[in-house]
Amino acid sequence: MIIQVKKPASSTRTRFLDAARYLFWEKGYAATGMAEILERAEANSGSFYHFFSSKEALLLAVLDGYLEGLEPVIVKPAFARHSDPIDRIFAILQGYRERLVETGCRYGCPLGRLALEIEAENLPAHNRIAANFGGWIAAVRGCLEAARDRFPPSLDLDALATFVLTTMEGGVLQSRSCRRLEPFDQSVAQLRNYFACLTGGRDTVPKPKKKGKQE
Amino acid sequence: MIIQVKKPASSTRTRFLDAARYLFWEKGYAATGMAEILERAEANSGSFYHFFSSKEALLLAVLDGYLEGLEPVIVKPAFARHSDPIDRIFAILQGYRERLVETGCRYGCPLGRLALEIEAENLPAHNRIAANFGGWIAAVRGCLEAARDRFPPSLDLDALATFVLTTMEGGVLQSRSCRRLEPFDQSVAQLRNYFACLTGGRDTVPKPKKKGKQE
DNA sequence: GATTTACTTGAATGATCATTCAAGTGAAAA
DNA sequence: TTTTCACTTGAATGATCATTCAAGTAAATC
Repeated sequence: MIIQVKKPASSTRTRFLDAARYLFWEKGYAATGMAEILERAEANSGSFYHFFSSKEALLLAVLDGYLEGLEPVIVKPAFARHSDPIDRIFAILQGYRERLVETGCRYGCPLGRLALEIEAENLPAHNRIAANFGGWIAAVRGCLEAARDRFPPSLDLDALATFVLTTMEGGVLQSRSCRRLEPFDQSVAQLRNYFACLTGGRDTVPKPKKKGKQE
Repeated sequence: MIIQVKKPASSTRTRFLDAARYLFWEKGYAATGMAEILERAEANSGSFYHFFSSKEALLLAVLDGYLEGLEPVIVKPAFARHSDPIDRIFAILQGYRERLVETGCRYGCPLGRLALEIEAENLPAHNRIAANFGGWIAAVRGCLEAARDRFPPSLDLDALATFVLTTMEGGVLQSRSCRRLEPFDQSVAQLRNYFACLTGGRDTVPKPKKKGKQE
């Protein structure tokens, strides 16, 4: 009856998702044509509409895929590099920096791009983007809680975790526009200095031009 | 009879610019069709191509217009509300908050949207976007310098000014995705707390228990 | 009065868009 | 064997895209 022995069948579906994930990231949603998706997935339009009811449905599936990939692709590799919770937060940011480096500052966070591009009326898409952001913030918040004793007790950890995401997205956005890492690096440096202030370190981020004074 | 050298002519051009500024802000560049621009400007395609060589040329002119409007539209109104340089910085951010409120969190900074949407290969556009960001940062930097004696001497004012823009753009981006002001407000609150730390105030931003929201 | 210049008109263009569909294929189920 | 059904093919569809252009208006200049 409903025995799903079909694996190669779903491989076509996966190829559509892979192609779309890549193209939506590189060119955006509107600028990506179905023809490009079909070519990259090596399949025909009839096949596509067998699996997805529309281009928009594909977008939603891609966004669901990002949510599934959040833990294994974004969080886990960063956490593997450090055990200290605050180091882990900045390791996540370092992951996005590497993405900027690899692409010559052209492409940063695919969700940030879609958050600003997708029309506000598309609630299913924006709800999924918001869910992704929520998961991202929750991961950072988990780190902050693990280091709670280092922060002032009155500090709003939710707001701080949101602020970390804000720093990443805002830094990526600026670096994309000028094609230099500087705005991203400066933003992360300021965030690091804020953390230093919060945790009692009196660091104030020395200017990069010469050798800093303190520490 | 009517001696109007070339004013009414340029008014058509201005209508194109006004229409495009609005539509690129509301719908983005790719999603805005020429037909919509022509309709909103109440003109025909032949008129359009008399003034602009292409849709892309119109985009560049819109971006130039934003740069011209930076001082009178963004900076001056904020500066008029406060004389203290740090208050002025947060008044600029407040301006973007009001934009979010007016549009139900749908539309924030038009340049941020275009920074992520426009293809990276479009250097003329990205150079203009970067110039806008540069002007924005310079205005903030001017405030920081006016309050220089309140900050640690080793603080990198350029980086901090960039960080202010990062906070705005990242906050707007998140608020758009979830259609709530909270991420923007939380981000600005954290930035404010950072400023408090830097200027020696021992504030750590108390958690907003319930609906407690301070300006 | 004739010519030139600045702008406007709007149908036509061809490219590209997402989507549809009738006609398949091949393997599992009956 | 026959039927069923998940999946594929790819040309066709009509809508929409940015852009073009020949024809026109009206004021300025000659």
